[in-house]
Amino acid sequence: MDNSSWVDTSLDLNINPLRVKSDAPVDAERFGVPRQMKPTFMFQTKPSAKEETGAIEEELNRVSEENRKLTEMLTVMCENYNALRNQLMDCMCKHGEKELHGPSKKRKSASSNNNDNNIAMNGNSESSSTDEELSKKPREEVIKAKTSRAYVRTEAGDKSLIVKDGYQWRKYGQKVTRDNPSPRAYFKCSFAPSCPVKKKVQRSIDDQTVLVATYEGEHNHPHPSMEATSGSSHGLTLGSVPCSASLASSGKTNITLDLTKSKSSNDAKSSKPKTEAPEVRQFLVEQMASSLTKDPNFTAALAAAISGRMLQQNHTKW
DNA sequence: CGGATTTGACCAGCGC
DNA sequence: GCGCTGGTCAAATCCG
Repeated sequence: MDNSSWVDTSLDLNINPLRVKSDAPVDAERFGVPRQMKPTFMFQTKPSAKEETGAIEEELNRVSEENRKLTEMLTVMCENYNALRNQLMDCMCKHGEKELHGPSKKRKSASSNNNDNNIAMNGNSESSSTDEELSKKPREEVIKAKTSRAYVRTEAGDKSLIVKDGYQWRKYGQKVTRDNPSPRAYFKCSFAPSCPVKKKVQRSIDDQTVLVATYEGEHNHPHPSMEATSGSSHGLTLGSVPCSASLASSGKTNITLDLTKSKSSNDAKSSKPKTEAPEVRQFLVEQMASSLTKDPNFTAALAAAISGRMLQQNHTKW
């Protein structure tokens, strides 16, 4: 991930794009519009300097307040996400240990139990592994090797079947399956020789930009980057809270959220768990970004912000 | 040169 | 029993 492409998450959502007139002077500089452009607009209507200053201050306060609220909302969202994730991990730990052992005889178990420990990070109902699989298989076969599934959105042009989750994988096979024209790649965890975890990665049949990664088994070693980075402060420390979210939407525009710039006085910050591997963070961040894009409220707010911004910029040119 | 990836061959489960 | 299919193996190839 390229830090240089990150933007302030305080999106400056201008929910009311019609207010461009008064917003423009305030936001122009913040959005990188050269200073010298401002006077041509600012003094167009020739209001008194006092009035104008007051209006600007008022507007600034309003925008700041909006930013603050949005930041709080995001924080709450992240906390909720964390809580759910921790619960999921607990459940997986409790149930997984018993189920893992014993050689998983292929085909009897693999496809039937994808659902029980599903990690559907997209927040979307696409988490359901194909329903026909479930209906075919008897219920008693559901419990076998621990499996989970993750969905990762990639750029449209990206044809690789690489899901970065922080672990080290060795590809040992690739196959084109019947129900999906895109090939399925098979990976084994290569970080520890004895690690039994396998991973299958295949593009979603519905959305070719989405990679479906199916994990089987449990790692019998600590997270590689967890070891490497434990106690260190390199990179971003956001724990499992995504302080930055990178979203490659439709392969063209990168919409990036950077929560690291949220208010330092934020109480939630101190309670956040620390130090998770950057790769894992990125993985989680991608999941969150994916979720956000599917949230109509978020997209509506984003659209409003963008249109507001465009109107502002148009206005500054006049 | 060693490790990772590719890819065709092979194996085993399942349905008919 | 046979064919189809998913999963794995291993030789060949690639790459740093």
